[in-house]
Amino acid sequence: MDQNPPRSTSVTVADVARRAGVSKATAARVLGGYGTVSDRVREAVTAAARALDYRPNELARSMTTGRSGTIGVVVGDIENPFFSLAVRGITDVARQAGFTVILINSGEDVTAEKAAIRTLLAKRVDGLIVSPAKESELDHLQEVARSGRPLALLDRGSEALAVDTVIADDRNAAEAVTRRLLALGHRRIAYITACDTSDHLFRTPTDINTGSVRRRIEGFLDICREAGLAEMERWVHVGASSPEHTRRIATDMLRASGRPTAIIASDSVIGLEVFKASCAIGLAIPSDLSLVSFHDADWTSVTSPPVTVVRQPVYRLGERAAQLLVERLNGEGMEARRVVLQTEIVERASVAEAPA
Amino acid sequence: MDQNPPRSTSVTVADVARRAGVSKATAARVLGGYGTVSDRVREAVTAAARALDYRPNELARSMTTGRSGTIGVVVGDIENPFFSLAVRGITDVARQAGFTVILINSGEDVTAEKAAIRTLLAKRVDGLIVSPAKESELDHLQEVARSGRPLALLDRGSEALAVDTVIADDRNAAEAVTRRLLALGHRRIAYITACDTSDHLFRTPTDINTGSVRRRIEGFLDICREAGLAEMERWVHVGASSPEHTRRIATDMLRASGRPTAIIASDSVIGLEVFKASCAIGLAIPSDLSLVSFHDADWTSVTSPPVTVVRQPVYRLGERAAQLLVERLNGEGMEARRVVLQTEIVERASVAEAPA
DNA sequence: TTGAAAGCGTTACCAT
DNA sequence: ATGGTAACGCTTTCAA
Repeated sequence: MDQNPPRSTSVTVADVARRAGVSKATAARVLGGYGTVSDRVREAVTAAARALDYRPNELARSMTTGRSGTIGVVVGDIENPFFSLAVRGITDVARQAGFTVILINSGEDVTAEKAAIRTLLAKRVDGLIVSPAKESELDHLQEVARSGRPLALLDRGSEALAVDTVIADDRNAAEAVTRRLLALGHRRIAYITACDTSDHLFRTPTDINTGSVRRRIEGFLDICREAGLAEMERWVHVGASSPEHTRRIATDMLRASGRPTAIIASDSVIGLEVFKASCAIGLAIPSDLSLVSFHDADWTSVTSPPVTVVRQPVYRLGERAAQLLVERLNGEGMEARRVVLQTEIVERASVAEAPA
Repeated sequence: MDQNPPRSTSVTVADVARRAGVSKATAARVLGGYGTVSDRVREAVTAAARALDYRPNELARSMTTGRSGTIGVVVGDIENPFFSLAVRGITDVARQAGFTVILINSGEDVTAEKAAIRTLLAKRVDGLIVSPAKESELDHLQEVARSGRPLALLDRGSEALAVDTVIADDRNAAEAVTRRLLALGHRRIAYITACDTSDHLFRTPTDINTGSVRRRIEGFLDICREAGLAEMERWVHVGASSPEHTRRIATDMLRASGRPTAIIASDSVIGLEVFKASCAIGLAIPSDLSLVSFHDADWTSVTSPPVTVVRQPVYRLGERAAQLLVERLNGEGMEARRVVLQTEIVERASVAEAPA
């Protein structure tokens, strides 16, 4: 009763068919689960397949069907808790819908993003979810549209692009945060983002190509303007693209004589560094410095003091994007949908009145 | 000079060949970058390809070459910072080596893991990196081996499986931590892990199927035994598989009369919940309770007090696993390698002498 | 250097 | 219900 050792070259429908004594087409029908076959034949084929340890070749299947059962996902950095949570949302929905996910990090670099999309398209993914690094460059995104494959944008949209988009209500969140800070008497309020400009200086929101962040900064500046504060542009700091950069920026800023009395961090990674920097310098939160961070990262509730955050429905952001994509993959062509998920300010203890 | 709108059906080498006035084979040679062609022909084909906006079909290419340029990755939960960091290490190496990554979450569930591997194999990934949920069940892993595709194990190995493996020095880390705690007079030391058993009770390390965790618990118990502490088994708690479960376990434990004076958390997610629970109960760290957590998550340095952790080279874990895999993908068959990365205890302020 | 034709493993269409 | 055969888009002999 010795089994033949499985051959190195994989067994195909033809092999199974031969062993079962039926035609390739028939074997394919039962193996692929389509068409109609008699019970007797079905059993024979199934048995043969098991005996031979048959493994379907999805590649070949995709070749003929035109569907790969795969969706491509391009995010800035999977290491960032924001994206890893969003990706979890995506993969959960994808798996349930029978799709598998190819993940590529862009490192927030447009060139890498383009390459990623090219790769994904070449691999014939059925659809893509992208969190575009820059809104300004979207040739490659239009390329996707032209390829006929559905695309969904995550966290960052573009008015110019008629594709399904899921973003958070960033502008409102920033406005609310700014109002709150203003009401507490803060006038020197800094905004720190990982986005960068060519000369690492901020002048106007149009310098910021990352949609979600631009909207926040616009909200921040608008509310300041409404309150009669001019030239708040000089309080927005760009280029906090790594913990080291952030530390440097925060430290310099907090050591300056006219240091801010409040800081808004554009994501939790930045928020964490600001927190550290202020501790290191010996500034007390919130008496010396108020801190608000975007993204309700798990640690924010456990510091002393716990930090006030803008809670974004990150998992649902990914989940929703995947849902839109899957619907479009299954269903008919409909209008591009733009869903905006609500944010919420979680007041904790890192915000207080501005020091006198 | 009007361009024809790109056709919905994709353009193939045949189309390009026709337009360039050469044979399919020749066009394929320049498009695929193999064989030899005259400069004149090369230009013609390139021009035609550009004009037609030709996109290679990687699927078809894979069909004939047998290589998909893809590696499959199966991890417990991408949302866990441990895995998201490891995955970053993997994707970085993979991309640089020209591979793209298909990511699947197993949710630490063996059934899901099996399905994932089946899917990956069907998609003809060139190799796999798996962080096996259980060491006890490895039929599906051997299946991979039999399929002829290289496999690398991440963070969790199996003596029984002769495949490339990258793990951290978990046992030593646990031993060192335990010794330290013992030296400080702790006798009631709890270990909390997400791993679970059928009856949610711990009896012996063999109950624990996750290799890395089992090794830690073995180290913990051994050192305790050496110190003359018997039956420390009752201090290891399993089933902290979600923040809610962890909170429940930690709270119950800390409210009991004979509560532990020290807790070892098996990962940073658990560590965080324990930290929260002890705060909520009003226990002071480290005077009432010492806390050590595995994984040097970013937040651990910023709490009050900052928490002592076992620093694992998580990024390098992923990086190394990917390197081993890629080497095997390119090179010849060599012996299975087992690399063990050193850990390091980062002493902060969450550990102190046991309360009297 | 170039071309013709044979695969790769499926599915899909058309007979039977 | 089943079988024969042509796609799918590419690479790879093998000749010329």
